[in-house]
Amino acid sequence: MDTRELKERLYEELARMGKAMASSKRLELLDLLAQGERTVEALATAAAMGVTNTSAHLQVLRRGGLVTARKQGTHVYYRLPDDDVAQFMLRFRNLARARLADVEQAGRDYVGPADHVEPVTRDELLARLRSGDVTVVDVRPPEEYAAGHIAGALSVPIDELEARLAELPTDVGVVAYCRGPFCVYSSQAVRRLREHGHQAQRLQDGFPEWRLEGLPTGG
Amino acid sequence: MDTRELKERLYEELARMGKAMASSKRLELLDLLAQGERTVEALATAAAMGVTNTSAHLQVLRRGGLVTARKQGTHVYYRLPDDDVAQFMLRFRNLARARLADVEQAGRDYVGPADHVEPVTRDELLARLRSGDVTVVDVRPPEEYAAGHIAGALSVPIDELEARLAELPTDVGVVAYCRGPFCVYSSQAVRRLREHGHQAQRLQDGFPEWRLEGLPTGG
DNA sequence: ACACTCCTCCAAAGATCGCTAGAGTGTTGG
DNA sequence: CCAACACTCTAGCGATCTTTGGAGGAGTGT
Repeated sequence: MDTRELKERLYEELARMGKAMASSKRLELLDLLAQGERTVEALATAAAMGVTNTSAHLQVLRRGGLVTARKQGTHVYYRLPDDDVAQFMLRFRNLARARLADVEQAGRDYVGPADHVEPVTRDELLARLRSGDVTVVDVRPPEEYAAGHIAGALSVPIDELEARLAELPTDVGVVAYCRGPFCVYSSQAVRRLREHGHQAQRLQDGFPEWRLEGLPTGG
Repeated sequence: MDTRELKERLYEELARMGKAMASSKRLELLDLLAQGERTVEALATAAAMGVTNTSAHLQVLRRGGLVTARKQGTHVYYRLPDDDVAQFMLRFRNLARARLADVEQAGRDYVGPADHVEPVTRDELLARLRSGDVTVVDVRPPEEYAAGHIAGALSVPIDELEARLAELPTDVGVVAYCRGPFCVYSSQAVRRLREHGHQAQRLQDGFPEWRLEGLPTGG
């Protein structure tokens, strides 16, 4: 076999992983999977796409090495294979934010107006958790909380927030977190909490970043 | 504008960077650019593709934020924008090697049979460079050597190796390096050097990895 | 001004991808 | 064994991407 052919073959194989990241739908699925494993149907619902189509995209991701599947009963659970992949996807997103102004802009447009207050850094939240000087709320859907959450966090899905305001203190600061910097939940939560007189702040980034930094988790 | 639409828009923007990495040709161009900046024509020649097509691929890379261009006279020089991108591309390749067995296999098929001897690690080479106990040869094309090389390395392009064997010692070990783990030059060089009685070894990975670790360079 | 070089833009053909619907596979539970 | 369910596979259409050739613009040297 020709040298040029072998080289082409090598880059073709590498491109399998690149192609896996080359679709908005697949990136959305990866973001969901960064929160924990999920079935095809759950992913399809969460990403507002057909099951057949979702399955096809997941095959592309699987052939690209970015997800693995586990079959249990009639369900197939997909997930990120290991932390290297999870970390890589975070770096990908951060690089895109840094290099492409339109990404940053689209993120702001989607998440909504920036808070007047700065988000809490992970280190700061960790310190406040240790001193008991904070209430942390996980505003993601319950399945994602169940798959893993910040140690000591309370699960208050964004849908239930208004109904459960009484559970949250008004004298101690509340910090809300969700999936990551491009997730609307924690921003919405902070806005609503403030409207009801709580001292609310948003956590910098989301749960995957917390976990991958080796900070304490539960679940 | 609808929330769902804004989210779709965000992921569409992110996918621009993904799409940039979704083609074997573009990955090959990125590998070349990791060695230093180059004109469109030089890239086209090196990657064995037409100038028009190369230009089109470079536009995709530029819109994806993975390259920038600089115009000088009639030439346009493309390059990786910063070390974050260079580092990211290394991580991409390493992840692909780790997760996709076919990548690793295609790499072996292309580079040729593994040496009987282990490659030299960067730390080991650094130590031997400091003690003067080694001759380092850069077997990449001269332009790439000129754009940056390991401090103290000798430029001996692979094409000229046989003719310039006399310049290389037989009593001191010779370490050859090139573009990276999927580059054939250093493997070929080691094979030929050994046939002529030199104590030759290959450096682990290539110049970009050396530079990005902050090790001493010249150029 | 002129020819020349390098590169990008445009247009068209061919290949690939994305999505949908319907059939098929495998598992669970009655 | 059958029905129900979750998922994958196949086929087909339209949309997008890749590649090529040719025209056009920008810069250089005579």
